[in-house]
Amino acid sequence: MPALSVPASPASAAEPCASCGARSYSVCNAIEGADLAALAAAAVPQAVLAGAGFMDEGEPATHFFNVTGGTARLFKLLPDGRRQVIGFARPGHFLGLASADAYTVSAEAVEPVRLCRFSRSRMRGLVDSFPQLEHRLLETATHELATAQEAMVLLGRKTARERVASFLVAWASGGPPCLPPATTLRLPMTRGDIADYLGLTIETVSRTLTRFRKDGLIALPEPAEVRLLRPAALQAVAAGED
Amino acid sequence: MPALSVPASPASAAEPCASCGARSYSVCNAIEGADLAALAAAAVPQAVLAGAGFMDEGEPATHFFNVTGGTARLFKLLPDGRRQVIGFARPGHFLGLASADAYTVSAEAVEPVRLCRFSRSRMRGLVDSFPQLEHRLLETATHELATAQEAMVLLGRKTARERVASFLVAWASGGPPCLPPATTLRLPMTRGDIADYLGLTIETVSRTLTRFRKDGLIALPEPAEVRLLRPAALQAVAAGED
DNA sequence: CGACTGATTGATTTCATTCAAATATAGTGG
DNA sequence: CCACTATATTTGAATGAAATCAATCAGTCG
Repeated sequence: MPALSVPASPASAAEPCASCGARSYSVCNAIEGADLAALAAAAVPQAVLAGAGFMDEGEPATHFFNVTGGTARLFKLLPDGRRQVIGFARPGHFLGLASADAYTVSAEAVEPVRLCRFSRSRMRGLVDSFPQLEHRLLETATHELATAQEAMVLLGRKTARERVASFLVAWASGGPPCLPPATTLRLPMTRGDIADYLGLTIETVSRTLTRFRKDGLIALPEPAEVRLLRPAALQAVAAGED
Repeated sequence: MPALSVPASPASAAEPCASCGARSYSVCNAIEGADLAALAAAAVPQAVLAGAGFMDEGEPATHFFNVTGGTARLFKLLPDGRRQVIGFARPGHFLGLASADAYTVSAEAVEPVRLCRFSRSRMRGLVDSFPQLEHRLLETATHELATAQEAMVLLGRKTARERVASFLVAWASGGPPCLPPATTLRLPMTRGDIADYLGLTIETVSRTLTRFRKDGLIALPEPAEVRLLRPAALQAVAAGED
């Protein structure tokens, strides 16, 4: 039995997954009860240091990942170094769905990240044993697709103001699902990450946040903390109304 | 038996699908041989006039569609009418994967379109009977996701020149798969459609094409026809090199 | 043949970028 | 604890790439 880097529990083999806080809103919720042991047997817990990468665009897609703690950035690079951040992955986010056999995006930890790693072959075994898992994967891919299409609207047609507002609103609602949007947000990523996500520059992101603060839409007690003072107004800006 | 709007053939019930030119590179290729009859029974052929819409963002997702002829544009609108074209669907393209129960994009025929329509319930039946179909759907969704992520790089980080070059190169390679990219392209969509796909204006698209023509990269015998004179150079511009 | 639509070309403007500098904020070792 | 360094953020001024405004040209269709 391989030594895992998580504290071994005296309970059953299903324990790591059964007690996983991220499971309820991840693809792992396709598997329940006694079958959790099979899931736990395939999952390899892994810690990623802040700033470290764990998935490389273009490399053979050997593993799937499920984020269980922290925040990661997904991104693609152009040959000259220009970067587009595709999204931010928080607990519950499933990574590694790949078109061909190579990853289509890279991933790095924005802050210390905990994740569960599944080898492709192990995953194939799980999918064979639990067909509902493939259904969940399809749901996940479809949801990601809808998110990417929304991002296309943002990048192609929204103003800087609308983009930053959209980001704040989405980040507020993007925590554990089916919960009311938060009004106090922690932004673990840098202004540069946000800029590369919104197709803007660091300076424009900073200026736009300052403007929102002066307009009374948000408070910025510190750079990494945002309080939404008028969420509805921000939502309206995000949607491109008025 | 319902009267179909396609000429009835004296052959088997599988005939409509068996002889479908788009099947080999669509999700329908998950079903073969004798089982094609089941596929054909679920597929309702439909003709869409140029300019007509057949899928509405936000409306209940009652059907899936498979394009068998012509070209459609997929798009999303902002409240004030700004439009982002998400992509163009050609024969073989599968449409209607929806996150919740509502379509996430709208679709209109750019030129007369032929498609096969599947009700959600019929599709569910097919997926139950042919599990490999769900696998194909996952492949399709994953491929679409990779395409959308590539589009995010284009919209967020590429210059107008790089965007137009990317579009031409992608359109050239985007026909039937596993075929060499075409060098003579027909562009059935308007400059406005291209602009809304690339996050630019009509004028910028037009100017950029003119510039490519003057630089000897393309020929434009007529507005809707492009000949790629130096595909490799165009590819380099698209990738953002030099 | 006008009227309409789509595409191209030109002149001007603008929003976001780039260039530049100041101001936090955190970390490190003396 | 306090310099000292390194990094992130904010703010300001100047520039520029694409948008907007405007006009012309080309093809289509009652």
